[in-house]
Amino acid sequence: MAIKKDHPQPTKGERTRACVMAAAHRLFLSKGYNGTSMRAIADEAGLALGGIYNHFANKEEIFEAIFIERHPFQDMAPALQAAQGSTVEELVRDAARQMRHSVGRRPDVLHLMFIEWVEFEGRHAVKMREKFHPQLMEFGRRLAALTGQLRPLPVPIMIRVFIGLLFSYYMTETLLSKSIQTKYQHEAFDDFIDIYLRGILAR
Amino acid sequence: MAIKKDHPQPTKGERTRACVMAAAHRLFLSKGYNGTSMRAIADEAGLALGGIYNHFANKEEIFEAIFIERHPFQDMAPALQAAQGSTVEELVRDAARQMRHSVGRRPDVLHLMFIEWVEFEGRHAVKMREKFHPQLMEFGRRLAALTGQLRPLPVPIMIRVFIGLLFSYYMTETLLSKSIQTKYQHEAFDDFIDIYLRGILAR
DNA sequence: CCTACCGATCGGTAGG
DNA sequence: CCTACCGATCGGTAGG
Repeated sequence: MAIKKDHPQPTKGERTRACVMAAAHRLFLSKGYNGTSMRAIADEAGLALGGIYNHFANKEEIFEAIFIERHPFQDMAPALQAAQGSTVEELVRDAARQMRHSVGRRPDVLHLMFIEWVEFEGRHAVKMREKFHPQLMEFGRRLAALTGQLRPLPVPIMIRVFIGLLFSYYMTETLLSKSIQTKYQHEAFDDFIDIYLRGILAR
Repeated sequence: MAIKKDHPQPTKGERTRACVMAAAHRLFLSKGYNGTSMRAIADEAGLALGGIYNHFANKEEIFEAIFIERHPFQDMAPALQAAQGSTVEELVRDAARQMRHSVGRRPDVLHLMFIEWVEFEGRHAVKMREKFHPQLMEFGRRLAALTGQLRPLPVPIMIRVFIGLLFSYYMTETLLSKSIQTKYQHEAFDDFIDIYLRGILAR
């Protein structure tokens, strides 16, 4: 007998809904929200325009569903919880490694957030941040529990810089990968973490 | 006699053009590119729709003009050049201070870049990066010239992390300022620079 | 620089 | 889930 999955045998309606979301996700990433029409989504998903409205009340509802269900934080938070280590260095390195692995190496992880920022003025983004705030603080407590190894900086700041560093890595990665220049294409991620670790560690 | 300015007595046409750009800038920031109509720009600028086309061939040309002339890099690069210091610490601190001062404290500095990223797939952004690449490298050389004080990391990486840190500061600042929480509203910028400095300095 | 207009396309719905 | 349609609005232009 097979292991019970979270989504056992999806109904036809569920499959169509997922198909619409996948199509919209692709289009939003390349054209933005206002640059993507309902007709384009219908074509990409392979059904008629009217068919979409059996699954979503309107266009914004499609975006919201994608934004919430496929937000990078959805993968980042469990990765953060799964991270282990008995020293600050081990814990941070493992967290960085796990988050990068779960989020993937692709530089489009931030794209959804940018779209939301630009075209919805960050309305949903604030909710996401508040939802994941406890998990970030929990990680901060785990860090702080490794006493005597950290510099006397506010823990929230250290978490903020950590998350910001991951963001900035992906942002600059995107910027660089789009230009041709492949010299200096050495592995920068480890250096980012290195600089961060050195920056927060005492001694 | 007054000091000669860069833009002496603008013609009426130049003033109208500037007015259209300012109006479009405001609207793009709040609604994005595809979310802003030419009619909305005309209204905001206080002229008729047709009048815009005396100054810009089409909508995208307005965005391009704004993106290039008002890009945050336009202020950041001179600030970087003006920074001074005889040690790494002094130079980095002064650069950070100057950039922050010239770019302003407002968290919307990144907004234009995000819009370009989302709605033009980063076509212009790559050009901007290439344009400012020499000035970033020049700053890198100045940093590296302060021998013996830096850890043995690739200089381009150190510059990349520095720029990325500024980005991430503004990004997280925006995210935080939109939620109500004002505890921990202490000055985080200096801590960002502190962690960075400690991260790249030897000893 | 404005008025008046163009064809195209938008988000959404009725009815089956 | 599709066909056929709605009114509104889009970017852009002609003509003055």
